[in-house]
Amino acid sequence: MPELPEVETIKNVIAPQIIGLTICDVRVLNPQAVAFPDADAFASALTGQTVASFSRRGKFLLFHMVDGDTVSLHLRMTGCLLAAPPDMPPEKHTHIIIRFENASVELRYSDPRRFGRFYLLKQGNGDACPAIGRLGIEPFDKRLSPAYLKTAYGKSRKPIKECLLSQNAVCGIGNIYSDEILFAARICPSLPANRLTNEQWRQLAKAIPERLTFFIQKNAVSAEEYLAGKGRDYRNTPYLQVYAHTGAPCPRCGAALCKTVIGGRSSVYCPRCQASENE
DNA sequence: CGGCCCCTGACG
DNA sequence: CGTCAGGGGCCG
Repeated sequence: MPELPEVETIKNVIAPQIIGLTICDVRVLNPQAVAFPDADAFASALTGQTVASFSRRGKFLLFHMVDGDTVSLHLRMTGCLLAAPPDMPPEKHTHIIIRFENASVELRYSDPRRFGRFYLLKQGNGDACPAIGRLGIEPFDKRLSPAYLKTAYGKSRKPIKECLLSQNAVCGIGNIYSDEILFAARICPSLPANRLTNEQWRQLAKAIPERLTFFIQKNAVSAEEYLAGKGRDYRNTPYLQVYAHTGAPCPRCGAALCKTVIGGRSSVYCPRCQASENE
């Protein structure tokens, strides 16, 4: 489900409800949901720990414990984290329930496709989740510049969209927002990265933080709304300009939006505004 | 690198 | 019934 703006939304909703609480029970209903260590060790290591803070790194949501341990969660396609009253019926496909002392809510992780994973990173052992170590800079990092992007991607013949989806230079961008970013920057998603002009690198460096910031703001919901939507309906789709709008008129020029497949992912773009000048 | 895998559910 | 879905890892 979530890309960076959604993970940010989830963090913002969950954090104020959970910070300061002490875990009294961790129920792992599906051991597959815990990548490291095994489910039993995960549960026993967390029991008794107090949640200090939350953060986000790329599409990972991080729970920081007072003792220095960190729980890392990647929701992949359909993962869902919900702070729910214990008497509310659990979601179908609930894999993990975390209960807290004297709390009005419990944390539930549900995930129909079971792609999402929890990791427990003991103090000083970040290697348990190597994917985090491979992440590039955050999209809001001051180092993100046209020159940074050109250096990172500019020698590749891969379509620029594939570069944006790889998490190794800039992290957090997924299939929806890569299309939105490339539309804003007026760059054809299939354009090989080594053929972008300096002006296009400049547009891209501008569009990445601008679009993600925009969608974080548009996706913001209250805890009540988030709970009512079962932790799933939190993307404000009316603000998407191209994704899921195949065939609709381009919001900028009116041409019919096209759909194609790039790197195995469906991709929507405007054939006029995002024309590949090299074809 | 491309292709396949992990999974369930929605939709045509 | 087949196809597709917001993600990423792994294999040859």
